[in-house]
Amino acid sequence: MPKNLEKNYDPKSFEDRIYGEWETGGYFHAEPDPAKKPFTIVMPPPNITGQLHMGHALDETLQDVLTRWKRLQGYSALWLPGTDHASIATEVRVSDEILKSEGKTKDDLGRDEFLKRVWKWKELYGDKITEQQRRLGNSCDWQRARFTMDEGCNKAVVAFFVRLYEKGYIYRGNRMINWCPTCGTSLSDAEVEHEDLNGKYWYFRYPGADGGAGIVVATSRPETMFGDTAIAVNPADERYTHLVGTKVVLPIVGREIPVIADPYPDPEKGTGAVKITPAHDPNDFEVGERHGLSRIVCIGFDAKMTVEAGKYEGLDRFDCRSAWVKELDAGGYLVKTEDVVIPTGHCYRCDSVVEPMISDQWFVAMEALAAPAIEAAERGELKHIPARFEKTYLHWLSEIRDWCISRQLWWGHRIPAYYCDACGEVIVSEERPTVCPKCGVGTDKIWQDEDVLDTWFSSALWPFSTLGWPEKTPDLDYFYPTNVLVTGYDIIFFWVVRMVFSAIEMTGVPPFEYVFVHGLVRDEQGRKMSKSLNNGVDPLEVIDAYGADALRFFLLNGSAAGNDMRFILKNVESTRNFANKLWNASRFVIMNLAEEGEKDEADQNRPGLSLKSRALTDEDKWILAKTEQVAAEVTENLEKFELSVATQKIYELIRDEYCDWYIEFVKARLYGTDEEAKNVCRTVLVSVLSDLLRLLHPFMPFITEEIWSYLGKDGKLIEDVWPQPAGYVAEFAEASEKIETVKEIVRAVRNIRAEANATPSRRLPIIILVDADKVQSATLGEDAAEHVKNLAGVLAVTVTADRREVPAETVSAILNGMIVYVSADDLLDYAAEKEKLAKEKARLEGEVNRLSGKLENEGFTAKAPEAVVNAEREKRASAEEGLRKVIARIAEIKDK
RNA sequence: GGGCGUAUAGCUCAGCUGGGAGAGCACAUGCCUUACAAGCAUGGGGUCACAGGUUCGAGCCCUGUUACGCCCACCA
Repeated sequence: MPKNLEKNYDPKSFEDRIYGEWETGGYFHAEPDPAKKPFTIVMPPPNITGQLHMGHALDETLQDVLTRWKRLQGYSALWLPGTDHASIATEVRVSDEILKSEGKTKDDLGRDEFLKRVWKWKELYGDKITEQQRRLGNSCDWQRARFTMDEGCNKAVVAFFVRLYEKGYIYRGNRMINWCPTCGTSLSDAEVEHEDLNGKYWYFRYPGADGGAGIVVATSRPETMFGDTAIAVNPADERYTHLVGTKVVLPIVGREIPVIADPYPDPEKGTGAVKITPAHDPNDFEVGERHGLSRIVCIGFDAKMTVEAGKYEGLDRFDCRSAWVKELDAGGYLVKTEDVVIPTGHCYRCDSVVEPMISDQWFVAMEALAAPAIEAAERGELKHIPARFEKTYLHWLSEIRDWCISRQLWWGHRIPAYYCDACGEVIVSEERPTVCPKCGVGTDKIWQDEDVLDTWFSSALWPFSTLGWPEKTPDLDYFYPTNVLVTGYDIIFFWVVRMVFSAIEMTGVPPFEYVFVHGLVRDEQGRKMSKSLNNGVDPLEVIDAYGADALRFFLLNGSAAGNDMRFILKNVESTRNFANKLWNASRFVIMNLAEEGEKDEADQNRPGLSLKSRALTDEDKWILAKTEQVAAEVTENLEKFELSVATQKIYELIRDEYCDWYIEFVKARLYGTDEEAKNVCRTVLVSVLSDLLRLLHPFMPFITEEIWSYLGKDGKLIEDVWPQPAGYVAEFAEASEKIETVKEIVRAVRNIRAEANATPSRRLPIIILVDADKVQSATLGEDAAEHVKNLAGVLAVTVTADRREVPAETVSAILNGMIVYVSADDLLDYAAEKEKLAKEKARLEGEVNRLSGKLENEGFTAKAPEAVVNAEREKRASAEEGLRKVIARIAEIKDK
């Protein structure tokens, strides 16, 4: 007897061990191989500050499925992992820790020392998440793991920056940007989250400088009044025509500001007059530009009021707001207030209210870069799965504004721009200049820009910087462009869009062909998992409890592509139970293998080998055909990214067909004495199991590999082959038909037993009558009946061939073309049967009527495809036949 | 102000190019049947949100409505 699996499925006992074998065996490593086709996925790099959460688990499971599947199909499959330096998040995190442990701020430490600390922190904790990823079973190529701030990525970032600068796509400007006062840096538009907050409009009167009534304006941010430099009205707004060109007085402050005419104010909104604060509002900024207004900064970068706010200097912006409103009200300037919902920008990292500010920043001009990224999607070179996300992508690109890429932080790629103190020249170059190209002074007068780049500026290069760009490496040549990018819909803007235009600009092609988008994993109530709600579920705890395979299978099975899903622990338990089922079925198979040596012979399903020459029974043929059929469907589903459909089909094949039917069918033969029959049986059992493991492996890699190791195979499953068709479906069609019929009869018999409350020990005599005209062929029906006879032991029935042998037979099931009689008069509940028959009669009558109506409808018979019409005819015929038998049976038991 | 998603069994969700709806869990009944009680068998349970339309035929396509949710957006 060969060594068998442990009695209990215990994923903990082998998952880590198997992962170690894969990793040390180099199975995840991919190299350019001219004999193979490449398949490449780059992993969205998790932040070094991050912990593995359910979102990663879903995202990475999807990638692992695709990678493992393609690897089995014989591709040189590369899944390239890495981590992201996460500029803001990491800087904040490390600053906090230093402050807590040493009481020092990063300014206390200075730039160089602070960066040293961050690198140290990164070495200590930055790889924690990659350890967690291993628990999931990720088959990514760790040897190629990259970091968005490693030397290669830095080279790519600098090269990218310089090239864009040289083409005029990167510029430095003094413009309105989003400022996070807490993080102390500018943000891009994408990094600002809008949230509707309850706020107010305050209506204030700005009296005329000439003593007139002046103008009433509404504002939701009264603290910006200190920066007002004009009141704007629409030139077409007749209410204010007479005031244009006059001056009004800024209440209390006393500064006189002009009333100007500008198309910006909408006469329908507010009072139609708008206070203009060029330094603190993007629209006002533009109005200010048009009219040459000065920019008075009244809120500082620390969110405190400046000297311009007079006595409020140094006060927080919101504290100032309430005090200032009070003062204005007391002065009689407040006309009215109105409750209103104000969409307010928040920092995506710290949730502070973002302040629009003018400052010197670096920008990427987006218009020219966006156009080819739009075209790539429109031409179908870049495909979104599901397709609806293309709309999101296109919409965002078509409305895109210039990208602010400089950050007032230290942790990140420092901007490769240098300034000459002597002449003011700005030098952008890959290398630090030793002399100023303009005035020739030396390095001591040349200094590098203090700012770093947006994290997403380096992420944007990920698909090619990780493969060696800007060098022309063999890796880049072979693995690029990549095939699929898997990500959540929440980072399409941050990342996907930027990768696409960056790649097209630098490499001439989109970085991937498919964007496979998934949704969020929510909690059981459908809420977003979040730290503040503390409702996050730790994937590692789930893996500890149920195994990585169960978690993966749950995540895959959970929902359709692109939709959010809920994490339901009970359902993970179900998928664990499925794994347990497979485990035990495999244990059964191994247990029945005669000798160690037999196993190799049983591995028959390599391409080019076939079991057709063996003495296969109908059920053997049936399961072989079934497996081949499902394998073909699953392959198709995977090609269309229908992972949850594929998962479902494999589940049903293993659980329903293989375990519930095939193994049961086979027991009689296995426990019999015909050695040759047993051998065939074992061969098929192992052969089909092998294919099931191959099919399931991408989804449940650990358990399949573990079972595989007991089947005496050469090599590991991870590098085996994907099932190939052997022609069973076509050749074994009739056998398959027979077995499906047998299944129906068996179900009918079980039904009878259950309904009759027959105890297991009670053997029921049954007869199966085959109506040769009604089944596809008489042999089919008779063979099926014969099969049932073979199963008599299992079913606890005695099948008799001739109805005369059964004394008081009672009909119990009517199948298509077949009728099953059971003789167990004493057990049958005639009242229940009558009720059931009445129901059945009504159902069949309805069925016949419906189908007749349909078939008498000339529209249907003329327009519907012939196959459909014929199928409906057959259905009606069998319904009529069934109805006849039901009626006969009702008559038979009328008096009982 | 734009755009999108979802509504199917008590619950969580599948349902591919239109041909009378499925799974898991839950529920009911009976079973420790030598792979599995993390199991087996059987069963009950759905006006596919609503109203129209297209079609021989609609859960699926079109129009509208309702409810919930999401994304984008520089309305004083």
